[in-house]
Amino acid sequence: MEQRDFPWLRGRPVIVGGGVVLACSYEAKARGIRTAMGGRTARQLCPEAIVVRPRMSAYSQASKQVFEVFRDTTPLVEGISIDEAFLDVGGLHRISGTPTEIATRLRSEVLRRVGLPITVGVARTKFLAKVASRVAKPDGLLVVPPDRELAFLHPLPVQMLWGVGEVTAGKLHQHGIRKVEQVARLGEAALVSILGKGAGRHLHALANNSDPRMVEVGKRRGSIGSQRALGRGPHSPAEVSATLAGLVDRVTKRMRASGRPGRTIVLRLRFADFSRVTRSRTLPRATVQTQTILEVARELLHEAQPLITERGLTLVGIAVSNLGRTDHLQLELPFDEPDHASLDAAMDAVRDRFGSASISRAVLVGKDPGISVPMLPD
DNA sequence: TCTGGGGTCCTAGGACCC
DNA sequence: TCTGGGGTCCTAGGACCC
Repeated sequence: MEQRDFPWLRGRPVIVGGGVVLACSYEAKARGIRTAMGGRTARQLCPEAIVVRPRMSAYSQASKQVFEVFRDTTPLVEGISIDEAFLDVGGLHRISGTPTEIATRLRSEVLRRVGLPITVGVARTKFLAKVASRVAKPDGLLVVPPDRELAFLHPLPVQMLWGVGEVTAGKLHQHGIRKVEQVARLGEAALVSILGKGAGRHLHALANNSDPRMVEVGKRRGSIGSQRALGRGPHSPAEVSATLAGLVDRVTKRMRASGRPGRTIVLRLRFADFSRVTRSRTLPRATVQTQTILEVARELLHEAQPLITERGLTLVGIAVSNLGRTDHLQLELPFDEPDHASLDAAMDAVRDRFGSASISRAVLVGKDPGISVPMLPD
């Protein structure tokens, strides 16, 4: 993005972010600079790197444009981050050509319409496509044909697997496992004993090229949060309190803008020794109200006060999860075991009250005696 | 100037329910 | 001897991702 908008940055090592590297150009990567690296280390590695401030709104604007190109290609788009998505093009053969042709067109369209180079991995499963795109970076296209899947996967180092980070890679290395092929040969039980049940089974399946996950359309985010690093202290209670109020304000604004009230408030703290804790509270009802959420946040902060005094606060964050939606009305029903007849009766009661067009459809809410009613904009 | 800001998913224990 | 079997929700922590 920075090199797109500021031509003099092209071909040069560019770092986005100050204290920490949020992102960097491939010229900077070639010098050993990595995302999440401390700013000082990065400058030592490459003193001539150009450091720029992040422009978050420009990035999300570009993200929207790129996703438009994706959705013009197929409606089956699953976004996984600001700059990545899965596209299911399995049914498009007759209309749009082979996956390779579609991928080639996708790259040229994004470049033409948004001005950004993208990398595409093409494969039969989400996992392989993701790994392929990682291998093909930057500005590349890699197709893994169905009969070449294991040949592609097995020689890769374990760190290339989506879901294997520093800790997991370290554990595997301790057992002399460096290649995916070794993981595949290991057997599920052995892998579970090294990594635990969930991670072990998952990785065993992936290493053996088993990934039945579908492309899921219309996923909604599960939490909305905001955090702020404070730098080494000391920080007065008034300063911390003001920061917290600012964070809650930002989060609740976003909640209202997206129509997502939340029930669980999570306070996130980090200390001078870099240890972290969370404190959370779940409310009986979802809310978007700044005041309500701020009060809970202050209570949680108060509960963590001994830790703050002891370790010194360096980061405070707030997140709200258990999100519902404000464009739905949740109604409690006056009976314990809702059936279709009582649901119909409840919907009729709502129509009587709010007009016959007020409900097109209602669904039972979990096992609770309640219904969730989609509301019209007005 | 050592360590940002936004997320997801999983695990595990405890309370509670039938 | 006096302890089944199935489940949900909440809290806290941890690994991982971009």
